[in-house]
Amino acid sequence: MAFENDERPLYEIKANLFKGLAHPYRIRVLEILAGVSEAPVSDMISATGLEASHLSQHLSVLRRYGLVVSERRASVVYYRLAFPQVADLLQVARALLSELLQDSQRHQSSALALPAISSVR
Amino acid sequence: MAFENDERPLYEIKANLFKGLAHPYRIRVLEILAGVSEAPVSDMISATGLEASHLSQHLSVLRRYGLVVSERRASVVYYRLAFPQVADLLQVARALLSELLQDSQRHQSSALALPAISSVR
DNA sequence: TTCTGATATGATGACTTTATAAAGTCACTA
DNA sequence: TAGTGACTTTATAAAGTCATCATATCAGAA
Repeated sequence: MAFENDERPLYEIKANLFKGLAHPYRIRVLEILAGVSEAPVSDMISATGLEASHLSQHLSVLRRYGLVVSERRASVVYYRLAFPQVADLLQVARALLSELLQDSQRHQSSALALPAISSVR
Repeated sequence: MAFENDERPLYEIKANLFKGLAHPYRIRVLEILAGVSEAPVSDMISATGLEASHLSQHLSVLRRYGLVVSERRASVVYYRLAFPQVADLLQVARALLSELLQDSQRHQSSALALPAISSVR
């Protein structure tokens, strides 16, 4: 009753998907891409304010997890969401968050949904 | 055009939500809880095969991020999802994953959705 | 070919998360 | 009140993630 061998790796894969989403800049990038058909890296640099190499690393994480795809046309690289469902996921997360936040206000335990009071900058 | 001060912390909060989901055991726990109204820790220990203290740490992460709530009745502690939307999120993730996996099979780039080939145990 | 702009990759230090073991708390019973 | 079962917290080493800087690649201009 404890292990279903077939199921176990799936938890890992699922957790990895969320790992891909577990950084503010990556969320930012995905939300930018959710609103357009595609975007060149240069646009994302100016939209996020990130240094090119830093952004590039996050983009490579997103590529590795299969959340975005890129295409080079001339010297410009364009990115877009690999699947429209990625946008769905962000939207469901948004809905959940607004619940979470409302709830935390109601209960004035305003630290909810934050990583632990001490680690919020 | 680069920063919207009001929006920025939201990316952080959203990323934190995904961080809470970014571990196989926590996904496992949430899926267990998604299927019942509540579950005692002892059930989750046997369902996951985890050592009590290890499970407890993951439960505390989930509590900290506001994804689950616990209640002690006599000497048993019961957990349940803090919001039904948590189950929605998992379900959307599942749908996205099945797309991702199908797609990666079609393109025989079977490493998709995995953390980077080298870090898969 | 060499230069340049646009990205990507690699290396490194700072920091955070995870897994394991040991100690602690809480509620109940003998 | 001592003991026990059910958890939780603390401590710590190992592994992983992030930000920064230097270097590399790629495509078009000179």
